Amino acid sequence: MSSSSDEPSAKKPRRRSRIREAHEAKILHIAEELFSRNGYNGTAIEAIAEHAGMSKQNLLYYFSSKEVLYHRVLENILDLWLEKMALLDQEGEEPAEMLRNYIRGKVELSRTNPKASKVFAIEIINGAPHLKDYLKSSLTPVLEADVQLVKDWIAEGKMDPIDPYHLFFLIWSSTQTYADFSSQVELSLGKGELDEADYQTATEFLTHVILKGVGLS
Amino acid sequence: MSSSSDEPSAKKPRRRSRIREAHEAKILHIAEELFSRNGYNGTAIEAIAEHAGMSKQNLLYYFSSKEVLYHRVLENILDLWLEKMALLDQEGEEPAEMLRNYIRGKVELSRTNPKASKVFAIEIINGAPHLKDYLKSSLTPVLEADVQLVKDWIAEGKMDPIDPYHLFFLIWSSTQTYADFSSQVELSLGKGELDEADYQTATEFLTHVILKGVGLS
DNA sequence: ACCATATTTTACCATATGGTAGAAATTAAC
DNA sequence: GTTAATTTCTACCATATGGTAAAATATGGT
Repeated sequence: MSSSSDEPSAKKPRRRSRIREAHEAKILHIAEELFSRNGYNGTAIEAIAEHAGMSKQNLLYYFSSKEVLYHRVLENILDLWLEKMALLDQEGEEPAEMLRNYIRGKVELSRTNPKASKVFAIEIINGAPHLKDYLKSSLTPVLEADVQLVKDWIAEGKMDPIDPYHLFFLIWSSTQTYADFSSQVELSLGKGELDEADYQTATEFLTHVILKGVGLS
Repeated sequence: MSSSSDEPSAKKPRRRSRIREAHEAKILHIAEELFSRNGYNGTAIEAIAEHAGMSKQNLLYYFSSKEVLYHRVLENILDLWLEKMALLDQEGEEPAEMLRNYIRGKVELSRTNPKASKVFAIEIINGAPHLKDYLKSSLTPVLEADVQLVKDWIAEGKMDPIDPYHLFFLIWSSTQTYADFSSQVELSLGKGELDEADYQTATEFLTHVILKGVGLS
């Protein structure tokens, strides 16, 4: 509609800088990796900076403190998480199909973002000290909507009268275990690393057991 | 039968000391608590010592290093874990009943030892750097026996032909979530802390869904 | 080329922390 | 009570780490 300039009043400080964008992205990526391996306290910002190819002081130029950086990492993760969470919102299909997609999405998330999942998990285990407020305000409404949907299904006699909350706890934990506890899973299976077939097997197993378990198959 | 002395050949260095026993126990207990809240790197041995009512140097007299102390905490936890693991060994009852007891035992463990479970979880998430060898040698054989038992049940047509390994991953993750991710569960349920009724509900829910899901009910 | 701004480097600092050495004090067997 | 061992305390230390201050350098628009 208007001209290509979005800020007509900008006179001088109108720089966003590709270099900043790139560096911040790189730092966030490395930070996710290191935080997932060593936790918050076990990760030195100097180590993050080194892996990102810059000095610690330079990193601190982009993220004013370790806390701020960690926060950003957590927020990115939670947003990813909440995206998949909204799957139940899209009504229209059959309950079985929706739950199947939900489970598939969660396993997929574990496969594609294992590091993020681990950072998130450690944060939750430690009582979510940095995340509690954000979690409460963002998770709760989505969960409540999902729970209500399941309750409706139950009321309509479409599935067994199970506790919806615990159903979600079950799905979350069983799907995330392939990211968070991958070392234990790998050790149990006698594998070095899980491959696509393993995730496929996991998805099929979980959908079979959970859907049948709640009377949806 | 014999005299009250168990070591007739002991001449001088025959002290075990109740005080050492008591102090070590106290230290281990506090350490479990703090490690579960702040992780390995986030926990200062000085903090552990303070909570145990002694100086850091005194703690170091009982445990020669932080690593050693952490190791001991982990071993205690893993032993607890493996105990409940052997439930499947006691054959004789019906498959359904055995699995039911197994699940009940795991939930019970989450309820009675949430801190231990958390320390264990963080260690696993971080790739089990301190525990891998011990885990491999102690978990694997028990798990293999359990897996074989399930395979037998499947071969006998007693249950659905599911993947036994993933069944155990499912049970481990879904039961431990009530310890490890308790803060998330509490937040989701809108509760300050889980009570007995919650664990009861969880147990009933999990046994219902999992047993039915694998064709055992 | 010039200049304002963005980026990077150099130089420090205060604090926390795991660990060591050895003296002092306590304990318990004899 | 003496004695040998156990337990605790005093004094340190080396290192790691998050963070600050400010100078130096690069960048991009005009």
